[in-house]
Amino acid sequence: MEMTKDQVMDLMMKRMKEKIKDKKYKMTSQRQVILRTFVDSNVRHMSAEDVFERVKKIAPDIGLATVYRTLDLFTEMDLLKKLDFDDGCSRYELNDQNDEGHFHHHLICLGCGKVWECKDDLLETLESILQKRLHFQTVDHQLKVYGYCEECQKKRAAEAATGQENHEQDN
Amino acid sequence: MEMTKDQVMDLMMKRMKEKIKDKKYKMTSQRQVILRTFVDSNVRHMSAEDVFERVKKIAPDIGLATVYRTLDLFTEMDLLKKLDFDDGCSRYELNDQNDEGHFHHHLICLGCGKVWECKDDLLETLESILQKRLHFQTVDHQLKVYGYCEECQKKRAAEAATGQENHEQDN
DNA sequence: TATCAATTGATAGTGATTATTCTTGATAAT
DNA sequence: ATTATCAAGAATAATCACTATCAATTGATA
Repeated sequence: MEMTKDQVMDLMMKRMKEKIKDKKYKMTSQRQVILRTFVDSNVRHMSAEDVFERVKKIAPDIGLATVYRTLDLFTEMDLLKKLDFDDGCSRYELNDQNDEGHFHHHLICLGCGKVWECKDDLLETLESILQKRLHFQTVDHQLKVYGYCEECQKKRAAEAATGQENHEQDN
Repeated sequence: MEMTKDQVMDLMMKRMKEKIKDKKYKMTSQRQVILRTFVDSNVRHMSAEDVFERVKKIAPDIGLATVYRTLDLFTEMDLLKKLDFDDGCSRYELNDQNDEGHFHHHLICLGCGKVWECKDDLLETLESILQKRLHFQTVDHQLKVYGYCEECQKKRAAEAATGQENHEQDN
């Protein structure tokens, strides 16, 4: 880790304040608590409900609607990225962009549901192709790769003989 | 077009029959009508509601739940692919795989909502990298590229001076 | 400190999808 | 031919993530 959480928090707060100055937004305690939740959390991808649960411990009076609204706002502000791992709800991750965030993809294991990240700049090439050939101006992209992690590959190989089940989740 | 719709239908029906033989599924009129709807449609990406509307014209007694069930079943059978363009509902496309389907991506215009497809095999490279470096066994992937189509780029340039709005949809 | 728009919490509503229940229809066994 | 079996269907209630509404509150500026 090259930055402490406090340093990340300071940075994100600064970015929030910039955005707030631009628009007519306000800096509220709820917004700070929600932002801090992302910075402090060791779980990278959180659903609105996940965030709600965590935030309630610090600010018990917060409403779920506020969480949804704030997550939307933060996404619009580029403080968060909204993701979809096909599990029925949106998830959000801190967009602590050194602009490498633009090029990290998600590997979703069909066996255990775990999500990995991988960095890669292959798609930079694709974007320039799209621009040249189709005149499509790329703003962002999202790549999901579905497959099996090493562990689940082994399990599946074993199950081929017997016949078991296994399901987890850790987004 | 290298195949007529009837030829595609024959092919898809054959594939459905194979799958049905494997499992204990039945070949029903509803399922045939729904499959034909995809083959005949000129709209590639349809929601459950879209399909329901179309199918009702041919089989007015069909239930919405049946449509959902059938779309799920067809997805499991690899006759359809389930997609998500972030517009609040799942969409499905005919998986008439010459296995090129595996490598076609979706360009989603943030201006008008239209969706384009583009073929490309760049990600084949990525998949082999994932296998080697992370031992992740890829089954499928989905790439969504967000940006602006040529037309919307022009509109946005024009709006920069004035101040208008514009929204469509054509998935 | 007064003002006022932005924000919030509570809650009702929405809309896509799923579960449930009972019925139907096709095939198999009698 | 008749009945048993069981997947599939229709109808509809239920679910669940998310959004809209609105009165009350708060933060930023004068």
